[in-house]
Amino acid sequence: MRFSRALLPTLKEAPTDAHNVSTALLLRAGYVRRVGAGIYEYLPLGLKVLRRVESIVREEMDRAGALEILMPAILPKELFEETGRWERFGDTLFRMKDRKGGDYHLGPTHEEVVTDIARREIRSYRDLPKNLYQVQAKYRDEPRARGGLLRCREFVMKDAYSFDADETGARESYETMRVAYRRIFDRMGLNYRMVQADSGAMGGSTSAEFQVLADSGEDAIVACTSCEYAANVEVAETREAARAEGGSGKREKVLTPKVGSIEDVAKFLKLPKERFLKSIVVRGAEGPVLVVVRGDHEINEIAVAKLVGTQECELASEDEVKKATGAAVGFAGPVGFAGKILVDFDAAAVVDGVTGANETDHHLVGVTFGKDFEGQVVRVRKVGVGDACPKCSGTLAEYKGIEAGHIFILGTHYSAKMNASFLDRDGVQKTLVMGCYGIGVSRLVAATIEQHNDASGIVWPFSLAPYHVHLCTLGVDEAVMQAAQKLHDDLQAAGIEVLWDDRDERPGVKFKDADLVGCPLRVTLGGKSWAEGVAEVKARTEADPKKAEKVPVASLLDEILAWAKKQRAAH
RNA sequence: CGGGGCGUAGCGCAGCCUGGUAGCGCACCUGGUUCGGGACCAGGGGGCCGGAGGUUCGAAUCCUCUCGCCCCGACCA
Repeated sequence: MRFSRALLPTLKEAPTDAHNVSTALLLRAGYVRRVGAGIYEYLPLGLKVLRRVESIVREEMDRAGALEILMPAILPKELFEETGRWERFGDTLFRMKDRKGGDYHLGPTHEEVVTDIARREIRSYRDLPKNLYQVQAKYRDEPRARGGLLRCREFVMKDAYSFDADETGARESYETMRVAYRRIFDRMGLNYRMVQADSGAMGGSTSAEFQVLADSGEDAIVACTSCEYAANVEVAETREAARAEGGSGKREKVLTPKVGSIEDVAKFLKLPKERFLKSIVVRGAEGPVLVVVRGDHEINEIAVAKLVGTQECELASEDEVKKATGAAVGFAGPVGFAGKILVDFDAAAVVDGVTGANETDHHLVGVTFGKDFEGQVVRVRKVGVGDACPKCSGTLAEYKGIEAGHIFILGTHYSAKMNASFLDRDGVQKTLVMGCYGIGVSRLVAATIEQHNDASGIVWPFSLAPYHVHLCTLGVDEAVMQAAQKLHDDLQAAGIEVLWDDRDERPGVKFKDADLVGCPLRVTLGGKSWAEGVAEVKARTEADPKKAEKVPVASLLDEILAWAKKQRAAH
């Protein structure tokens, strides 16, 4: 492609509303343009990258035996009504009416639609298993679409749905997808982690997120530095601590006037925070629950919500605390607490701890689990950097991630509600067991840039680059132009895509644009080196502008082909 | 939805407080000089100042309403 004929409007300055690296670079380098909040146009280069992601995804889904279909984006409300999501999705659903007043919406995800296909078309165990997928625009009226392409109201997603005869089959389908996803993310050259995740309110049992590591990510994850273990902090585990034994000291009540917070009490009593039993009253489905963690730990709200049977973890109000403990906020403790008590493993390991006395301005010292109080010992604290890996002897580190894929087993959550069943070998009617597997295709375009960029622009991995080679000709010398044309044609014929900057621009302009656009290899033809019979070749990953390699024009084609072959092999 | 901010040329901004014929830089067009990391000179085109209503002789500027966008928070199968 000749630059002079392309639609490649690069900008020196990015629009001010681009607040993350990927959006700013996509706008500056002429890949996308914003149309509305969370709504973008893909210009030619943007579309090319999107297609690269799509085709890797398609190849691996097909390889894994999945079947591509295309479902409608406009859906009548009846399907979502069957599962209650017409209501449950609330304002996130883009709703509309047709001319007759009928209710419709744009599809935010397609479990109902695909389950509808399955219940009509799958009747026998002989039809199983099946995995159906599509690559399609999804619509969600996010309360706040932020982060440019990372979080859009219209976005491209690959969603796949597996149907199996039983749980064992579903597990196999899930495994197949796990392997396919690994291949997909590996091929895209991304630094990512497959992490254990909260399977959400939609009734999943097993699930894993594919998190692209980037400091700008919204998700916090922990990963072991020496083994494969990785988890979203929402569900992260750490090794269980040994239970406390005995406790030497006697339990004693001490006066701690007006010092409710751990920080203050620790200072007041001159004891380390690790000796404290932080006690927090939360609203449970069946009344107040006391959550006890070690003084230097934070409670994990998602874990707590699950354990106390509520949607969200809600702290008790001052009045509720008073009622439950008989003391002001800051003086709650497990000793003598009447309701349910959840004790974190590490809190249960504290010997002779300090905790609220359930009496305003008083704390208890010498408190030990088992001796002074009981409770359900579980993991209810946030796990973070430096904690012990639950799977090996290593320690955990923290990362920020961008969720780019999520796979999980759904079970019969949708199929049961929608009556999607089949006849098994014995003629017995059974409910289909489902799994679902998403990849944020358009999000991946942005996520890749979040991870692969430098001060000058985008640094595409070979497999996702819009063009493999960015050919810059300097000057308008006829011999140079002819050599460039030939190189362009030969490379294209060999399957290497070339963006040829044939504009009558100064070298600086061309180099700046080449860096911004981010193609993996830059080849410079013409100018000073032309007289020496050489071209200059520089990988985009090489930051030093002086470090271009001189290659004789005669062997240029072979050199580039060899480079491309090596790149292909790596992805 | 709560709090804050911004809408002026394709992009980045000034002008608004204190009303009086709309400006700068980049980009774009013409000509010339340049030519290895976003050149220079000269000339030029491009705006219903987000929209509606009001005040006024006169509104980008003041008032009211409205729409859009951004940030923080809530939210995110």
